[in-house]
Amino acid sequence: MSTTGRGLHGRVLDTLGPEITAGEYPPGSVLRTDELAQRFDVSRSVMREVVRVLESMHLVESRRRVGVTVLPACEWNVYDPQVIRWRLAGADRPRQLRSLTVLRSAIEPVAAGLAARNATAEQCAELTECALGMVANSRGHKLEGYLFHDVAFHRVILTASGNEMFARLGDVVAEVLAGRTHHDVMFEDPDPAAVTLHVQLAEAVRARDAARAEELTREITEGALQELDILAP
Amino acid sequence: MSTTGRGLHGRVLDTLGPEITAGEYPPGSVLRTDELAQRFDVSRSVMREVVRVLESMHLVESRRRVGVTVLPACEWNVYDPQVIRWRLAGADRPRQLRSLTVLRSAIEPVAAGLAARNATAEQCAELTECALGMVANSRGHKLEGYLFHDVAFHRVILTASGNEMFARLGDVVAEVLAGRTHHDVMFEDPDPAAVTLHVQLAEAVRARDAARAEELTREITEGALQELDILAP
DNA sequence: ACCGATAAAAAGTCAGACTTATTCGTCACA
DNA sequence: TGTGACGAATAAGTCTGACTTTTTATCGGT
Repeated sequence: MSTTGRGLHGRVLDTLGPEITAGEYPPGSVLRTDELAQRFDVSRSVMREVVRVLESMHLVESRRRVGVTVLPACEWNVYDPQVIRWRLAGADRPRQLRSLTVLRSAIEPVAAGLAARNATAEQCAELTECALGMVANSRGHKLEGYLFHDVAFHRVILTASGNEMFARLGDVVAEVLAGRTHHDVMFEDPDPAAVTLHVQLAEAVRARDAARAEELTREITEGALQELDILAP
Repeated sequence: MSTTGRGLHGRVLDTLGPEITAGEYPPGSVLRTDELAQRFDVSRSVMREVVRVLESMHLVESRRRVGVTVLPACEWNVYDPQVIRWRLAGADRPRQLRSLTVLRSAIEPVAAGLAARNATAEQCAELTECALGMVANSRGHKLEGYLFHDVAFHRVILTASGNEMFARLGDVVAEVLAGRTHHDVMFEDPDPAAVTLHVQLAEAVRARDAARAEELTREITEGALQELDILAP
């Protein structure tokens, strides 16, 4: 699921970007555009465009007479979906997953509260549909089906909140949930308690009970955090 | 305080970027690299680099034989500091400010709770220092001094949380606070209650009282939200 | 009305020449 | 010996023009 896709530019970016986020070049390292162009066997024009994009992500800084300097991780645009994907694919995946799960635990309860106030009838319907889909796939090792509905559920919540900043975290949540299912251990069926919470949350939103929606989501994200603690204590 | 700064590339970006985020080109509009290059009187190389950066922000999409298509706002990387700055400088500043304040209300309480657990002794000291600075500037129309310490205070909280996703929101919070002081109405001195809350928060973090820190921060952000409701009901 | 060949359009890529800013080393001077 | 100014080296920045590739629209044939 690589977004960058076509073009020489994209292919170079998909190699160099992950290398940087993986920390292969320590902060302060200096790269030269010409050398990079040679290494990737592309023209300087293409290489310059790549560097410009990396610069806009604050992964590097380009200065005359000095070269392309790799910036420390604290400078990176860690909310850039591309950067998130690169880091999730790299070595510090666990730390990244942890950061994002904590972020979820802050955002989603508030988003759910807002969703309970703002969700349209259609969104409420989607929500219950997703919850039912989760129930239907909660037993018998149908993990993929479960994941699909789980992702859709949280996307609807975030969108229905009516806050664009929340809505745009849908992809991040999708990555985190997918990561849990695919990479990390999850041999057995999902926790029945979590499934129930989702069903109740759908009900709470439909009933316009903001406080309850918020509390239920807090329990869901709390579960996600505990899951991480069990995996890496 | 424009970050992009030097170079033809940066100047073009600082013109075209805000135009797009301001909605001057409706979603689906098609721009042509050559025409843009003519308009800004730069070479195609420079223009291509600008387009590439805009593309990495998901503001536009470049396709062969079609041109550079402006994407709908729901696709934009709204967490990109550059995009945030452009939007805050544009027409839908109020909506943006509202979104960001809601975001704060979700993030900061959790961050404060974590800060109470993780803050170093040094960070605790900085916190009280900032709080004292706020007190000292809370009367007599010393708004700039107050803002300075307010921004520093919230930065320390976010950093001390130990979560990089939270820490990187420091700039966003700074923009929001600065916006409130500079653009929006704030003739009088800041609310004394808010000042007190900050002092208490510094104490709570030093005392490692996570629950109290979280609750106090919730009151602070709640106040920020109410302020917005008063300004634009 | 449908389908395939063809032509046009715009981005993508490349190569090379030239410009400009920055840094570093050197040399003269205090 | 230290310091500051000057100059050379360097790597990014910019421009130009030619060529390639992909996609779309048009046109002609069935």
